[in-house]
This record gives sequence, C-alpha cells and structure tokens, in this order.
Amino acid sequence: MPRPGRNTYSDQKPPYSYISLTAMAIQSSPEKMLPLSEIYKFIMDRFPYYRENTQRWQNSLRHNLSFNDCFIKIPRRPDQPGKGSFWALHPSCGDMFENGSFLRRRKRFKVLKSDHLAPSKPADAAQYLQQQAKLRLSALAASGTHLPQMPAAAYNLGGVAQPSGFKHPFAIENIIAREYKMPGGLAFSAMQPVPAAYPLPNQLTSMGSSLGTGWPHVYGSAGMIDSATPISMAGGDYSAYGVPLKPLCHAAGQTLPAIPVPIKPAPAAVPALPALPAPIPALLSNSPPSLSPTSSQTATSQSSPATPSETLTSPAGDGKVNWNVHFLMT
DNA sequence: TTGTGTTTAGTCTATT
DNA sequence: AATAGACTAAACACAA
Repeated sequence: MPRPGRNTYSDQKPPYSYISLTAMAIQSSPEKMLPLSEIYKFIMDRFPYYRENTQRWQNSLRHNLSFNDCFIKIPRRPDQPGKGSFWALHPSCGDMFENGSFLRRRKRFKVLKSDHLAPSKPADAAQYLQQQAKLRLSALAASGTHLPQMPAAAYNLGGVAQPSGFKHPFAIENIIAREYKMPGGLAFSAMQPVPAAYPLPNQLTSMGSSLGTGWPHVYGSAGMIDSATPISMAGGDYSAYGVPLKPLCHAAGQTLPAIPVPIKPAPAAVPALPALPAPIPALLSNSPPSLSPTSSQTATSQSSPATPSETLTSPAGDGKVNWNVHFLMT
C-alpha cells in the first residue's frame, strides 16, 4: 500500500466515531463538560478532516449527543450565559469502550429505569450523584486510594471504568494526555507531535520509530493541550490520574463547577456504585428532601422493557429510598 | 436568524 | 442472513 504524503494523509478521517470524538472533547475539558460549540472546536482543532463539511458531521454529532444515553445535558448556570447546554459523559459510561479504547465501543450505552422508582426530577438524580461522589471521595481520602481518570469513575469506584487500572493506548487519557507511558516502558511526551499518543494497534511495538513520522489525523503537537484542555498531570489541582480534584472535592461549595446536573434523567448512574460503602449519614446531612423514589419518568424511546438490575438504598431524606435502576449494554 | 437539540429514516459496514 | 453500530440526511421545535 502506498503511503500517502503527510499532508494528504492528515486529512483522512480519523478512526474514531463521533461518540469517541465527543467523549474525547468532554474528557479534555477541566470540568468534564463542554458546550456544543466547544466540542466542535475541539474536534476541528485536533482533526483537520473535520474542518470541512462541518454541516454534515456537526449534524451527526448533535444526533449522537441526543441519541446516545452516554451523553448527558447539563444546564448552564445563570452566570454562564450562552446558547445551548453543556454536555458531559454519563457517569457510568466509562465502560463503553473496550479496554478504555476510544477506537471501538463495547456496546451501546443505554439507560433504563423502572417507571415508579426513578427520581421524580433530574435534579434529584444529580443531587444523589453529588452525594455519592462526596461519599466516594471521602472514602478515598480515608483509604488513600487513587482516583481514576474519568470523573465518571469518581462516582463509580465499583470498577466499571477501568477495573484493572490498565489504560489502553487509545483511551482518551492517553490520547489527550501530555505524556503516556506505554506498559512496556516507552514514554511519550507531549512535546513530541501528538501522533505519539495516537497509535495504531500494530504500531504499539514500534512506537518509538513512529514518533518522527507522526500520526497524521491529529494536529496540534504540544499546542493540542491548550488553555481549553488543561489536562496537565502536573497541575496541583489534578490527582495522579488527572482528575481535577479541586472541583470534585469542593463540589459542595458554591464557587466551583458543579458536578454535572443532568437535564436528562440519569438515574442509571446510581447502579454504577455497587461497591459504595455504607452511606455515611454525617455526610448526607444536607441531603435534599426532594430525593424521591416516585416518578413516572419514562425511559427513552430506545428503551427496552425494564429489567431491574439493582436496587440501591439512598440515605437521603427521612428514610430509605429504594432506587431500582437499570442499565443495559445492548 | 442562527445555533442548538430531538427525532425519524435510510444506508453502509462489521459482527454474530 | 440477521443484527447492531455508525453514519448521514432531513425535518422540526425551541431559545438566544
């Protein structure tokens, strides 16, 4: 196969799906959520292919955002005027891609829930998520456990995201991170062209030699990590896994970016917390009384008949609240 | 008006 | 062959 020149090759379509690209963009943002326009910008900045035919792929991308349950919509705060909402990854979608690779999805992520046990309002689920996040962070702080990369996994220490800790070379953290260390010991610096973090599977063993030629779909080199993507692993606000600890740890504060408050009901985030230790009542003293198990929220049009997979007990309010939630990897 | 978000429908490709 | 996932197109509604 003749290898095209770099200039033409760089305009080839990247091997990522729109879901992957969107996930990358969202993951690259410090607050793990982006408005649509910023997602566009991220993709166009990194992938020259998408600087053309913008109407086509942006329509597809919007379709994916709406269609896939792995993306949740987060309303703008009053002090964040602008068009459209922010988009974030569903807290439980970290398992979507095989080995964390954004090249290939495992199964379609789908949220299901029973009608009568779901939270009555999206905000309820969001608040519940915040509580769980706080619990987990507290538990982590106590145990000294490392946080996983994805904020979703901050809610989800049950191990869904990357139970083994292995980070696939195509995982977003490796694609966008300044530096990725191959399991074999090879290290790729962000000072090298970005393609270093964009290997083909069969290039993994010869990555060192590929640094010079570069992987052409992506632009940016060190500039890829710009002000919009402060993924710095050295920053004081980030854990060893790149998780912006400050926002999460201060989630209860007013001055920090809120933990995503989904517009779409996202109770399925709840079942992703099976390993959650018993709730600590003291941490939930500010639990919203609105947390309610009663709802007639309907599942999405993609939903299948409800198949209860887990029942969780919420410590919120004046008593136990059983949330039957369902997830489906169809 | 434009950007955003939702939904439906069709095609193509890879997998089972 | 059947199925699922991905992609594309289009229509429509809504809000800034």
